Amino acid sequence: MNKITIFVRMLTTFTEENYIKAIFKLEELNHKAAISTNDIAVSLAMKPASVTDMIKRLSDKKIITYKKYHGVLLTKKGKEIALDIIRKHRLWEVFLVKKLNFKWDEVHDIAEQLEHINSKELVNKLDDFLGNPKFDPHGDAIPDKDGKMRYQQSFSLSTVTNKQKVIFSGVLNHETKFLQYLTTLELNLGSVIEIESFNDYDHSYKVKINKKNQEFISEQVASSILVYSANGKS
Amino acid sequence: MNKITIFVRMLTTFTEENYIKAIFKLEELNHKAAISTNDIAVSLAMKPASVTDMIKRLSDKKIITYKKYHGVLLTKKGKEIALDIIRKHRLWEVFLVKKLNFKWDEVHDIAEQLEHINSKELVNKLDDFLGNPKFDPHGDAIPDKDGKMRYQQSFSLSTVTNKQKVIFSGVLNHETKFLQYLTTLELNLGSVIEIESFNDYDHSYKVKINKKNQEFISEQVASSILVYSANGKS
DNA sequence: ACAAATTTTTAGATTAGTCTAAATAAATAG
DNA sequence: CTATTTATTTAGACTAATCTAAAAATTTGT
Repeated sequence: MNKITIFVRMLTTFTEENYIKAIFKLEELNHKAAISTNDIAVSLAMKPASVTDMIKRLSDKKIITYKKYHGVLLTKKGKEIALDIIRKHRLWEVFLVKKLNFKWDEVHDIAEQLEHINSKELVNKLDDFLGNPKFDPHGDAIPDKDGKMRYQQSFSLSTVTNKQKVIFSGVLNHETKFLQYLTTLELNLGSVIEIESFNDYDHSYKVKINKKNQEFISEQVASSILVYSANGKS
Repeated sequence: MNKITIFVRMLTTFTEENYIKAIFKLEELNHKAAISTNDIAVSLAMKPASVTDMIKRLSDKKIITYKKYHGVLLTKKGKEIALDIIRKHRLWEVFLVKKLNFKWDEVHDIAEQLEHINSKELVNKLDDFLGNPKFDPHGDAIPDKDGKMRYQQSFSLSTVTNKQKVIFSGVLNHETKFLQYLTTLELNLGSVIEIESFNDYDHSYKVKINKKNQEFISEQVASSILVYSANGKS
């Protein structure tokens, strides 16, 4: 009797996917430049030696290009995998907030697990169930099936120094504490921030939020708040 | 400077959970008797030597009791873990079928992944979101937060030999092919099966399903169909 | 009740993913 | 431009989870 072996190649392990996502995020910050072993190690709380090991494996699988001592970059295939993971992460976050009533500061760790669930049909049906959202609860764009993301026409609040109305559209810091702080300011995606004065000395703001409450926003906080102009054509 | 080490003990790995679930299911069939290494190996498509290794580890963790050469049994702790995994599996199946419109024969593999997602709040919120269902799409009872399951007052169709009406309430075989076959018979949970005749020779049935279509059901199929009496008090 | 068959365990090996310590390459600062 | 510092890689070791082959224990059939 013949023995038939079927090779079901698990494209990427849970661990590999975490590396791929980390590299993708570093590339987003690091515009064009190759990503160093150390940066990856820091971002994943891992030792550089372990990272070297893993990037060799990812390089063998054609997920990154790697030149010894000169860092790595994702290949086309690597970027596709990264965008797929990010798509899943952000769709699950929408599910958790919109359907299960989690708060926006509670969903990251759970989505971090859910993003590794492997099923094309599941992701696409989830996407439809949620009404094909374009942004997640933190204002981050959700890639579509083909990895395309809607371009966000937004900028950091800290770049605005004149009196004007802006719309809160996202954050650059996803830490629980920061998100909770914004919640105490009654800042939600879409909230109107009216800049009443800008303090030239410490770069802080006096603002009115949602036409109601007057608040103080420090430069540190402003730098992590993304907004777009309230008059302009979005 | 003092170094503080926090022990975040991952209670059970993905792999351990699969063993625990397999042992639980074997115990359900095997009423009381200890589960053999070989049975576990067969059920997980693993070699007995690997199973021996793992049951030593599970025994060290007080998840099973193990006596060399005499099989294993889940401890209280082990049963709790198993029921928690089964709760998650069945709730996710309800989600997939009721909310995402998957068919009942398509959900097993996806739920097999989702059952390992670790978050008490997630499971409980999902449970509420689904309206605290008591049965999954295959008629299996869903354990509640405390591991309690509603007792199903059902029996195999193959134990019925007289003309009577019964209600289809579950399956003993969860294979895709079998579920798809039932679908072609237009058999859904709650369907009325009216036994018109029982063939004493091959133990097959002539039945009317949902008062509409007349069908033939073999002994083999009947043995995997669970029903309850249509007259009796549920 | 004992020999043969079956089941289970042990021993030793492998792979993925991690670590520490040592070696090597690259970057930097006089 | 060379010495020092920093970053990276290599070497060797460990754990979890698996395997095969061999040894040991249990069960079974007459």
